Amino acid sequence: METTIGKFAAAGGVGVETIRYYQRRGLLDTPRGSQGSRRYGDGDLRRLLFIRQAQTAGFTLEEIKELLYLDSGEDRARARHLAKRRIDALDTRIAELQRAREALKRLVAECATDTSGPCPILASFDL
Amino acid sequence: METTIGKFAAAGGVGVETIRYYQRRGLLDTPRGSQGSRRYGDGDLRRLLFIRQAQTAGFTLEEIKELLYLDSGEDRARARHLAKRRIDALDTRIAELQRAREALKRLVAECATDTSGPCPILASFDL
DNA sequence: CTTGACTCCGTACCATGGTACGGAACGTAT
DNA sequence: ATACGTTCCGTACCATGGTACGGAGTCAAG
Repeated sequence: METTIGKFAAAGGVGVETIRYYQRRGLLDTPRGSQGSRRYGDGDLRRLLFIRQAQTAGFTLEEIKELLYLDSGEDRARARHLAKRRIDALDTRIAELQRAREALKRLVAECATDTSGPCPILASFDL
Repeated sequence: METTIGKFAAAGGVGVETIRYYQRRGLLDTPRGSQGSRRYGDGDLRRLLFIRQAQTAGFTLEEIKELLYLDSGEDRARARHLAKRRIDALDTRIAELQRAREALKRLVAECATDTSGPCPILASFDL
């Protein structure tokens, strides 16, 4: 099922401009349809969805570009290395977010009564 | 214990330029020492450390500015509202990161053998 | 009392990840 | 075949969160 850039972008949940931006950045290629019109297929969509997933995982567009390259390459060690590094970064980040969450829970609790007066916002974050 | 901007920045783990940036953004005030030289004390440091914590929690500098304002204000409801919204956002984000982490674990596993050939990078993310 | 380090301040620049604009060509239904 | 909606493409602009630069002033030790 081949489609145009507009439908393609919509399918990926992004704007047309974002597709074109990814093409400029070398993350997606610019399909050269036989005569002028470019068409996008399932492979392109998988690629696009992967880009969004990888962004969620915290990879930068540069790193994602490399991952896309590695996907069809031979350098398994490099791929594993990138993945492991990112897992470590994610572990750190998840722990940070969980700590932040605890601090906010404390804040909500300490600030819960409807009694007026300031909430101890800064204090809630003193860990 | 009052100190200069340089030591203050170092104590907060940021650069001098960052302090000045926060001052421009209205997150920190620019202490007017009696004659020229500005000095920073413990209150400033607590504020600075709070800013960094709140950034970790995913608040934007604009939101942090509001939190700092609320800390000494009366609007408990608003403070709770901001905190709860952020907790929800954190829950979502933490879940996303955990999913991403699983995908990366799968990738490392599927790409583990030293046998050459491409890693199924995109496939590992197909959830 | 000079030298070197640090501060102050405005302004400019940077990276990341887009978003917007505007004109020309295309393609599809009427 | 003509009008409307897309597409194509370059270029410009945006938000966020800083980072750098350059000149003038200040402070403290030698």
